[in-house]
Amino acid sequence: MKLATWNVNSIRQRTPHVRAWLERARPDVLLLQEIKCETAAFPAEAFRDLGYTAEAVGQKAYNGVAVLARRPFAVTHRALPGLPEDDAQARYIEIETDGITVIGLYLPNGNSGGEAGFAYKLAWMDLLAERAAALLQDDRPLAIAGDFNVCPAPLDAAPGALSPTDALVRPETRARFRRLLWLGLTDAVRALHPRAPMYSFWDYQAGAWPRDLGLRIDHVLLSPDLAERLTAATPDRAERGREQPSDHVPVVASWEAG
DNA sequence: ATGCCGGGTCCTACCCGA
Repeated sequence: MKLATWNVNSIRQRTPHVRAWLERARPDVLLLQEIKCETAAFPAEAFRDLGYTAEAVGQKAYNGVAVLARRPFAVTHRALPGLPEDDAQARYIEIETDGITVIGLYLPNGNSGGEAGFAYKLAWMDLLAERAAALLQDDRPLAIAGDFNVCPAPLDAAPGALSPTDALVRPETRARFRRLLWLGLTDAVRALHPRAPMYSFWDYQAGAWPRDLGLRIDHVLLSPDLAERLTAATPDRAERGREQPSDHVPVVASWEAG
């Protein structure tokens, strides 16, 4: 099983990049974030000839997530369970495929909207932990992947790339990410690469890419049964060097069949 | 230096990202 997650920063701008990457990498499942289009406008047909079917959860202009998969899958949730019914932010999709539950998410950044915006991020993370705990009660393997907007530890942010008060590194944010790990989930990239930065994002500004001032904020978390079979987990840095790239690169995790 | 770039949209100056 090869699972990938990629914040594409507008699927309409990045459809050729995604197509080319799918042809090269051939993941079984690709989770997309920041599609920045409404659900009905997602260009599902652009990936069909490559063997992928698509489901999107979108909204106008902001956020938006999607799943591309080569095998049949069923969408089980189109919003994070526990959020208010009137929360219209498109940040969550949950599917079942091949006996595995897969969550694709775009976690709130938490830097806009002042303390209320940060509180929304923390509340979202609390609900995610509740959902993860509930799913881990089942025997079904679980993968949670996406743009978490969290640098879990100092190694995950280039020195000077962020203020210590940034929502991506604040202690309250990191504590909630650790809670996910303490539930029994494994951070796939960090598990296989304990010492290297393994950035997944470089800002468009200030020469962040040529200076390698990156962040590791896109993650794949695996339940114990999947983590035991993990064979590879890495960001695909080459994507950041292409023409008109997203500011994020795909993060890919592979494990052996159970 | 919260602007530098690059998406988006009430079409064009402004919001948002991280």
